[in-house]
Amino acid sequence: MRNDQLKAELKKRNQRMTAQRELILRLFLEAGTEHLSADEIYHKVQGKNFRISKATVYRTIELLADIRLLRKIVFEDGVVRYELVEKGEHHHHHVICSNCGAVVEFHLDNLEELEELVKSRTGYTIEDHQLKFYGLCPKCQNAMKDKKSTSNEIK
Amino acid sequence: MRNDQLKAELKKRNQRMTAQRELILRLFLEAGTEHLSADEIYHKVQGKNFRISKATVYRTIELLADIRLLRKIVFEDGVVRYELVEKGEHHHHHVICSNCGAVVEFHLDNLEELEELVKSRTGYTIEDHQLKFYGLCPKCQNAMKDKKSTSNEIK
DNA sequence: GTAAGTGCAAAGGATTTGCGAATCT
DNA sequence: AGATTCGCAAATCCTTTGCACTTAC
Repeated sequence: MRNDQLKAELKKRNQRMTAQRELILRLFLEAGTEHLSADEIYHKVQGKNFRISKATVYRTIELLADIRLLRKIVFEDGVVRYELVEKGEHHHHHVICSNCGAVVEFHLDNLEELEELVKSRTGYTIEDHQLKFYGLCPKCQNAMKDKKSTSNEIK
Repeated sequence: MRNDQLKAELKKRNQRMTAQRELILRLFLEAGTEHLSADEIYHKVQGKNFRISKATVYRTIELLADIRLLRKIVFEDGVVRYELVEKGEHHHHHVICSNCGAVVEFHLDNLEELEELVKSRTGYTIEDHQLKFYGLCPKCQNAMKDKKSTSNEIK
């Protein structure tokens, strides 16, 4: 299905379906909810006894993002990542641990109405929004607690 | 005031107040609502007949962010920027033009209650959140319209 | 057959790091 | 004086680009 969408869009642009493009799209489909960086894709490919150059990885994810099969996401750690765009799905947002970077998703619908408000207040046409929460995941909360009780070290 | 906060925190850490640190903090105070990258800070300094190396700019903004005088912000263009943290101020969010990158701020308070919800659903302790809207600014909307009416070119 | 896509290696750009010189206390 | 900070240049890391070779259509 996603594959057909890709093929159709490529045809429209006079571009070609290649094994590399198919594989990278598949990796995102398999990754499900994961957010992958170019480097992670590159390494996942190595495991599939198939070689794709880094340049192609970069070119391909850019293509997939252009077609809107992928969405670019940058957390405050500055690493560029991509995730599958779930068509017609409820918007999901990210909860990120500021200590270890663990990411959890959070579903929330009623932000769409906010887009209207933003539109009327700013004059921008709003196409998308991203909401991110930063804090400590349960694991890191415990780790901090332990540290505090066993020593007086700061930092 | 912000200056004193910086001095106090530095003392606590056995670190020193220097002209470089003072100037960079001042630039952020003067910039007001602007979001500045390391490079922008670096160039602003040149205009002040004072020389600060890029390394120091990077080290200083990291320090200021550590102390929580600055907040790191990364828009989807991947450029790392920083903004002043306004203590106790209403949360503001960003509306970003996906064509030209123009950023407008948008004030909104009632998202704090959401943090509670996230906390109970995920187990994370939430310290901060960031909401970003992506769309076309009025200028780019017009530019697109003009383009369409004068030619049939796509893209 | 021919335009589009790929791999490779080089180029770019942003950020970090090592180190001797300068500066604050 | 002694520790911290700075500037500089080199090193890293991530991403993009030029070009000859390969492949999809």
